[in-house]
Amino acid sequence: MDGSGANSASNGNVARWNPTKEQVSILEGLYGQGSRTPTADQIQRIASRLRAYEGKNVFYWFQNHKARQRQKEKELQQQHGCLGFSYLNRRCLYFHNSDAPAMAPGLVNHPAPCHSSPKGMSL
Amino acid sequence: MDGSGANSASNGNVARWNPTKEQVSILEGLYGQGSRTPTADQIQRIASRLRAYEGKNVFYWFQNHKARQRQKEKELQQQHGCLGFSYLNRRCLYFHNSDAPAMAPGLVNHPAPCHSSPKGMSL
DNA sequence: CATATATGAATGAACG
DNA sequence: CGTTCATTCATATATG
Repeated sequence: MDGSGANSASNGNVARWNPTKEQVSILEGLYGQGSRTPTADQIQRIASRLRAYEGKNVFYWFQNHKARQRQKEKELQQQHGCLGFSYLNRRCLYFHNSDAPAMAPGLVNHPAPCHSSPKGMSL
Repeated sequence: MDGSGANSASNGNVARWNPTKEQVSILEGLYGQGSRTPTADQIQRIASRLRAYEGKNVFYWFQNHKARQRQKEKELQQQHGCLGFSYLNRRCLYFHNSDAPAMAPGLVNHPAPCHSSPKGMSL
């Protein structure tokens, strides 16, 4: 592969950005320094520093990196012995009813359509 | 994954709706015809026409599609080089701290009266 | 060349 | 409604 960081599709397919080792190092460095969800401004700076095509690439990098970091953490964690229900901050999830009790104790059920209709009809 | 259009988790995981090409075509057609934020009534019709699980799926589709269309617009508008494309706050960013990891608050003053989406579909 | 893994990209779902 | 999260898809890359 080339070290240009440019993307080229040998095919006629969509080209993926292919960051060089050095670029990844920079990105990881910034991530380690606390940049988890850089602002548009920051992304633009980083992108030009990397000479990446669009800030979009940098944005995706951070999104994926963050997501996968959490993912691996989660997998490592596996379980606590005390039912990981701590994620209850998923609020009702249902589209609240005009006068629904809300907060179904039943937890995050499936998108059980407890929705009352937005305009007066049941979806 | 199945291409049935229905969602099934081969696992015990949460299933995502996986619209078929045809369904997407219908949705895009409607979007192109001007449906940007369909009413509950329209969503219901569309949903049954697609045989989607719930109108919720259709609702989300339009929300996402609209949002991402605007994002692309913004991205194209700024291209790389002018700042901001971003899925991030395009809010003022009054202080451009060279290293502010946290997202610019930009006045997140929300009394949070719990106005969630699909309830008052009249967005 | 086949399989496994790493990762850019896309998108359904949901939050604030 | 914009943003953020989670899951998935597709391809590049590593390994044998």
